[in-house]
Amino acid sequence: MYTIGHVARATDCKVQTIRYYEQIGILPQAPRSEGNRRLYAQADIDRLAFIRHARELGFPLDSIRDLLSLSDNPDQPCDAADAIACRQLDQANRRIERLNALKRELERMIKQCRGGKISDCRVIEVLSDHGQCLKDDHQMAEASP
Amino acid sequence: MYTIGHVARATDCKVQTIRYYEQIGILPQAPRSEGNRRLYAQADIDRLAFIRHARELGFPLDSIRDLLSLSDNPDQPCDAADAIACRQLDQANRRIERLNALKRELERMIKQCRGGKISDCRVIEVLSDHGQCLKDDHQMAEASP
DNA sequence: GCTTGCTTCTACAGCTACTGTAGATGTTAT
DNA sequence: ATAACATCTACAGTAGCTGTAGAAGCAAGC
Ligand SMILES: [Zn+2]
Ligand SMILES: [Zn+2]
Ligand SMILES: [Zn+2]
Ligand SMILES: [Zn+2]
Repeated sequence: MYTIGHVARATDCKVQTIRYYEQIGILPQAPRSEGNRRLYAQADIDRLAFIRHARELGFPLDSIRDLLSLSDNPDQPCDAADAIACRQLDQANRRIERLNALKRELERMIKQCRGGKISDCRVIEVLSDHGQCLKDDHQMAEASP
Repeated sequence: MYTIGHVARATDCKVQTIRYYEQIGILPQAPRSEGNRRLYAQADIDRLAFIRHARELGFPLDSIRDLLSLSDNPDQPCDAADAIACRQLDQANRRIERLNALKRELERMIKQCRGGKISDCRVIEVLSDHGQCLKDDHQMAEASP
């Protein structure tokens, strides 16, 4: 059995984050030692590594919760898991699209600015007026991870 | 003078968001009517449009605060504004890089999965083991907007 | 004058996924 | 025994809003 600190080092995850995952029910309630410390087995480390890896790939905790409950039933068909991954890929693609649009606008405004006074600054000017942006670029909507 | 609802419609911004911006000091305290309603002038609408547009381009409110105080001093040199925009562009580029790495991994795991049972699912398998990812891809770090 | 319905007011809770902190214990090493 | 460190609980804070409750203002129709 391992201490929470050991698990944290093994998975490169903060101690508080482990407790948080337990609190929201994505990790099971760890059994306690005599002195009330949480005790972990290798399976818990594996589960946490899974969570952290999925987080690195941008999966939200809700999706990870679903993926974990799927992987707890290894005989089920894997369509649901694949669908979650596809959803994640879609999101990544949408975010990349949006970020590329933002990047284009930012590059444009920076390139056009010849330096000088704020009153002549293209950056300030374009930010004041979306009409000066490329058409159909950056029409808002979420972005994130 | 305009009501908060009018300003909200004019800038496609929720009423609460306007009050929030006032609260954090990025919009000035609006003068009030006899009945305690906030009253806005055209300059406030312009300032809010600037804020919303900068938000759409991914600038955090702290940067926007700086940009606004720069644009209030039109005779200053514009280096500082350009630097903020460059910083924003850098961030966008880093996020795009990272998202492309995630996208590659997601595509790989989805493509490799031939369907079937969870126990054979490549998605679950790869999520369980970062060793099966491409080297030097998705080495964590922040992402967001 | 009165009711209906809309807007606005304040104040606060909630969202995501953690992270940091305080103050109290438990454990280990010297 | 004492110091140093790990862990415990509980709560606040991060970014940028968004939603809600309950009270009050305001305009139109009757
Ligand atoms: Zn400039
Ligand atoms: Zn624009
Ligand atoms: Zn599969
Ligand atoms: Zn990986």
